[in-house]
Amino acid sequence: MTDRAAVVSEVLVAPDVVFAPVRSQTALEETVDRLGTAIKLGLLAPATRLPPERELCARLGIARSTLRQALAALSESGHLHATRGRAGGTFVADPQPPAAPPSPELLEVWREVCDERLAVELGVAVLAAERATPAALDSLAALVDALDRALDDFSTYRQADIHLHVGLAEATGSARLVKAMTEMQGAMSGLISFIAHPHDVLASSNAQHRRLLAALRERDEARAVRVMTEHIRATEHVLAGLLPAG
Amino acid sequence: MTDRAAVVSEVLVAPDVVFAPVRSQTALEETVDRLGTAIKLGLLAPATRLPPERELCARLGIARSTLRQALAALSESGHLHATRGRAGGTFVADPQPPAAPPSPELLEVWREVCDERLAVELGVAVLAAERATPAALDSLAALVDALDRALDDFSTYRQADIHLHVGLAEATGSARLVKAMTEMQGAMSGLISFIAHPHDVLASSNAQHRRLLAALRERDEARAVRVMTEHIRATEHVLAGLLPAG
DNA sequence: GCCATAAGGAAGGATGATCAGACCTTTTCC
DNA sequence: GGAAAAGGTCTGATCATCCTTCCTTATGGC
Repeated sequence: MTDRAAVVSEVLVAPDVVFAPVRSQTALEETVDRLGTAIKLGLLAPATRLPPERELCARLGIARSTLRQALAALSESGHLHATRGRAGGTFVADPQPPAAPPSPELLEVWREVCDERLAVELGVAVLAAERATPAALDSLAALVDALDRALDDFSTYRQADIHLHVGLAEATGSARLVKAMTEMQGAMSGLISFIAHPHDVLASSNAQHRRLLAALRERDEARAVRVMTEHIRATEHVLAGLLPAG
Repeated sequence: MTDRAAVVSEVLVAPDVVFAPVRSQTALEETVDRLGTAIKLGLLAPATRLPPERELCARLGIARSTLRQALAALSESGHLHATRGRAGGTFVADPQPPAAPPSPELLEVWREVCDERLAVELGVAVLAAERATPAALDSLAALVDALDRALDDFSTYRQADIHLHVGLAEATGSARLVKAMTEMQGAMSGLISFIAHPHDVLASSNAQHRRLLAALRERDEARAVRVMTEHIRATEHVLAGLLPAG
């Protein structure tokens, strides 16, 4: 009993985590974040029409006035625009405004974001190897082909890459993992969009995608994990070379 | 361009995730959750004295009145008790009140919680294989020894098991993974505490711990992943056998 | 034995986020 | 030309949270 406590206390910094500041996001902040991330990741494609405000606020479980504040913020930043009248609506801006450079806070924690990414993607890899349907794998393979055709157009590539990774998460059937994946990609894309990605880098990255899908098709978890680890680490190394040391 | 959009839409259910209800937890809820989970997981051991309210509210970044509401709730439920006067304070109750049975909501999503667990633990396994210091591994090994001595006392075993897994997360040096691990363990323990765990099951579980540490010591990521996957799946199978089908 | 001190306990008003709802304005379709 | 469907506006109520001040209780030092 006593020795256990002694042993434990050598390792534990847990109280720091337990007593760390409580970060309660307001509904407004969370909404701006959700919609903004989805738009920036291309999950809501340019020119997409959002549901009418009265419907959307019901879906999000917030008051219309709160939703409108969020929409106003995203219109202000040029990510959305609204038109009035019967055939009006709120649309994802096309083209999108240029991405903002990574914030100092993000640069502070980018290594931890990469760690988190490794976790999410590995979990997805293992579960997709176990559960992905052949149909889902076919769709994802088609996406990999599309990626190959976009090796010279980084913004198209990046968008499809996000779809591929989110698609993998969806193939696991776990909504929580999809959510984790989108949030994590949202955090990452602030970094990834800002570094040079020559043709060769993208080509080798997509070759890893292909190997990953092959492993998934054979339901080979171990290989899927290996390929995914390689894939994530490659990105990490590229980032490490180009960002201020963390 | 167009074909990409077509391919993507076959796979994507993302809008469901994007437009899912925003759960804005209030500061009070989040505080009760944080402290309650830490207590139930034994990260704050029985009879531990919390920091004085005036200090704690500063650390948590909330008003004292809000903190007091949280403490009141946890006192109400028997997890804390407070004494007044100069040598007084707020203490973790000893003994703790009996755990509540798993909620229907938890039973609804327990499989997804297990999926999330797999992700967190795999990420931790890989990163710990890469980064864990020998000293940290020694401490964790001592914990495994302690676990062996607790094979017949489930509540002690469970507590040390949690410490082991959180300790692994800490060994990665990633605060976000520690947070993810504790939150996930919090969600899981509502399930785990409520199923029978005979000596043999615990023994084989702890043997996996031992093999995991061996792999980490050799910095063998692949083996760490394999052992961890096995370990998580074993728990999952035990749960699957004893919980209503999900 | 007294009293400063350190702790929990309690009450007030100020503020801002959020909500619910009614209403206005613009455009389109029949 | 009018109903319908969308965004745009306003108002008042409510609630969570904060800040500040004060009260009560026990302890430890002189």
